[in-house]
Amino acid sequence: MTLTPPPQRPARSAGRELKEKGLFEAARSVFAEEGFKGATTAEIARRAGVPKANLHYYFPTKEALYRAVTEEILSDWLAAASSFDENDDPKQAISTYVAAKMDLARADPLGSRIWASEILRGAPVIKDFLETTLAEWLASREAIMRRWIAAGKIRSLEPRYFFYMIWATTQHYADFEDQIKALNGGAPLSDEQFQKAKAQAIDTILNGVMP
Amino acid sequence: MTLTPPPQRPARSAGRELKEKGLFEAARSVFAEEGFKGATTAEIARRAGVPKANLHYYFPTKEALYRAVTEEILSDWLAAASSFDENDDPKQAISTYVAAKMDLARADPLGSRIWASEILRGAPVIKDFLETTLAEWLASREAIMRRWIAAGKIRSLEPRYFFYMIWATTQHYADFEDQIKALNGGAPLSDEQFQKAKAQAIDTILNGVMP
DNA sequence: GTCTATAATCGGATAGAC
DNA sequence: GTCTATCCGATTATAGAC
Repeated sequence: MTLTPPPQRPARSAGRELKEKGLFEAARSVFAEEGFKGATTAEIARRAGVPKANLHYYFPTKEALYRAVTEEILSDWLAAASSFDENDDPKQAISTYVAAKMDLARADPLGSRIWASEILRGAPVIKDFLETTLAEWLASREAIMRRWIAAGKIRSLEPRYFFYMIWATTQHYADFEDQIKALNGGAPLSDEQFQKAKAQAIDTILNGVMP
Repeated sequence: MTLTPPPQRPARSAGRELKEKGLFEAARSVFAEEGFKGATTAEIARRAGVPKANLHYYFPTKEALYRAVTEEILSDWLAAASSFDENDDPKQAISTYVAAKMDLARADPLGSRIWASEILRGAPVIKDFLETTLAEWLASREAIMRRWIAAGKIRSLEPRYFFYMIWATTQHYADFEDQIKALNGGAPLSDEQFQKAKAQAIDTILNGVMP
């Protein structure tokens, strides 16, 4: 009598993983474009190439699917946020963090857009995260920045508005990608253009706060 | 035989103006929260305090109402954009423009959110504006900034990424207002807090680009 | 596990009485 | 001009055959 399931028949088959992943990715793209309310399960199923009823087998409701998508986004955000920790030199810490946020916007624009759309509708699903985890993250980083200000390492400023500028600037490249595209002759930023934008974001922000 | 309608019976009565305005404002709030597709005419009519069918009397379709809302937003954007014209001193021009954009975000957060939501869904309605009017505005301001760079008045940079930073930072205070609220103990920024944020945005951006 | 068929509800728009 | 009643397509979710 063993508590572990027989290995020849895993609880979650490879096929199930695959279908879930397909629905998950399709859901990300539809939620990013249309928001939670505007997204339809029919469109998600269509993009995933499965019948509509199949979706409800893997995810009981549209909201359950949305919550699954959301949780991954918050997790990715925290991973990028941790880059503000690794050292105590402001120039290094800020450069690394802005770079990480730019890279995340480039690597996962859909995640950034779903976040934006969730905030626009009043953040019903992630409000708790904002008020607890994010607020704590911000408070601790504000403390670090206040020490830098006291030590004369950076200009005197209100740390939270500084972080808002970083979030806004970096996420803009994901959230407003279609606008940027329209202003770039219809083409998305090339890798070269993006690297230039990233370097300039780091430079301008650093120059903005270094004494 | 006159071509002008009799003045005692204006083509658009005061009552009509009033109802249209109510529906228009209600539509702004619903479109800002839910996006075009997520918004429902029933909810718009409910907030305006009129029966649903009444909405269709004043605006033939949901899309017509959305387009009316959108046009006003583009017009307001252009008004704020004109503040980059009034002089040739970079410090003054940039300060004035950032201040104007911050004030617009504070005065009309719904407009900013509707714009953001429109971009998120691929900008079907304002794409033409982005590719023509906005692209021309950007090109002409890039030319001004390149002259400043050549004259050594500001640091060397790619002007368009600089404007993206300004747009992102200022619009963030409207588009992410609910996130900012969650990080501010649940309360929106007070006027004092907002003035501080505005001053800091101007300072950091100026320091970021002045040589 | 999968899919067709369908229930139940919602949403945009209209008809037509007032 | 205004509003009740309603049409009809779309949408979420489920039932039940396979």
